[in-house]
Amino acid sequence: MFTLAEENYLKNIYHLQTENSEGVSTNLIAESLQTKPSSVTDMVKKLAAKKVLLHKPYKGVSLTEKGRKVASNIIRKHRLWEVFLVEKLNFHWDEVHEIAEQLEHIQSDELIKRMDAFLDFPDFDPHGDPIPDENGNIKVTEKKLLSELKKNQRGVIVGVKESGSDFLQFLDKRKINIGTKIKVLGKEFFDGSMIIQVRNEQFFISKKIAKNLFIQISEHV
Amino acid sequence: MFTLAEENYLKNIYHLQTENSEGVSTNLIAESLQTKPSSVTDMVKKLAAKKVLLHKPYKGVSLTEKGRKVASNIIRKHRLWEVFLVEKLNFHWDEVHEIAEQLEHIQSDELIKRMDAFLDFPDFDPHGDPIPDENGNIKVTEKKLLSELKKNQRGVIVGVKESGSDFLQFLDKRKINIGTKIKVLGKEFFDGSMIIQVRNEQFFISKKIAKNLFIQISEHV
DNA sequence: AAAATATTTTAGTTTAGTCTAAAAAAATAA
DNA sequence: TTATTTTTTTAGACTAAACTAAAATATTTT
Repeated sequence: MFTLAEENYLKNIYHLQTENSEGVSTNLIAESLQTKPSSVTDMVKKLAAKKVLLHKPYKGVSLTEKGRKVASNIIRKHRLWEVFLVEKLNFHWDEVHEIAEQLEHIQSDELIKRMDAFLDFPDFDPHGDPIPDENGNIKVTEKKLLSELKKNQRGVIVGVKESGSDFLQFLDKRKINIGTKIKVLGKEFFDGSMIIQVRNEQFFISKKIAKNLFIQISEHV
Repeated sequence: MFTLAEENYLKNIYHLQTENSEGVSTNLIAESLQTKPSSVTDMVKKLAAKKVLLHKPYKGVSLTEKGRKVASNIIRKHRLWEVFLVEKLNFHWDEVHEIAEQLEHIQSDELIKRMDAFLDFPDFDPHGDPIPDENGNIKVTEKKLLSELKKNQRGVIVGVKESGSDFLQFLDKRKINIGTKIKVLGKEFFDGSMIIQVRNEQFFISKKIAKNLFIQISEHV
């Protein structure tokens, strides 16, 4: 149905679309896929012909309903595989992306159905990102960036914004994971840094880190 | 390192080599890969340049040590994935080939190492075929075709020769699996058919079927 | 050993996906 | 509104992997 390259374009455009709201530009796609704008133009033509996206020249592209379905299914597979790698094969959450990047292209609806059941129908991947269902729907959670929390607010870490390897290792060194409970003990105005409580330890968190952690706020303060 | 097409060539040549002993001809490869001899010529040149096989023009090809390693590793991955699909995801043994055909190309030594451990280091796949180790070595078993057995000999089914879907389903309908114990009750000379005992049932087995089942003979007759 | 047949290779195309360099179109600045 | 800059597209070329048709080389048969 779709080639490897086509699938990667669709997946990337899907991500760019949720991040950028407006039409996704040729240059943006090129940057995201580490390729050249001229290559993007060609592929966009092909995908438009396949009715998975609309292309308003010089105005950017947007996925059609069909395109969204295809893209979300690839993301579904990617995230289910990540759960498998971490939960069943004991991979570290910062090691799974590259492998899932390959596994997401395996074509077998039955495989994914069974994998989903095998993993007990997870809603989120190891980084806290939602796993779309067969129709592309995702469970939305009320989540804020740690940087938006005020002093004395409590919450649970539910995700990371950018799951780069060094960032994940930084968290790991401090035994901070998805599900870890935190409390904001203090916040500095001039640099946005924070002191947070994790279990019975206190950590200094820079603004950059605080902007990369998603928190579900606990109401009982 | 190797493209998808290259991997498929190497895997097929490996299989053809074990089946045919002498050098593998261009036409044979073409037939096995469902392609044209001229395409094979091109690819063989490429693979010879990569030092994974030797090509004596008009005399056929043979894998080098390096080529054998690469090929056996793909087969290793294919068979480990088949075990996973059957043992963990409860696929039927006649449903797994196509999916494993895709999964065998996933590149990650660590993934295979962990999968091997997760599956408890299996030596054989669901069809009874041996799983090569990291160095390409396989556990050989003393096995004969059912058709070679004599009256009153007993044994255990350890493999199937051709694992076509209809054949596997034929076995399944009679609850005949790898590990099933059998005894030859009678053998007809004129058509090679047999009557075999399986548990407390008796089955009529045609010559064609008997030539497709590998048996490990039990010494205690 | 020559003729016939089978096998393999060469030569030239095709498609998917990429690239560079240049042209065209749009957006922004003067 | 004209000029400059940015963005996008076109044109032409490249590689991998396949194909068809024809040529070359082996093998077999007579």
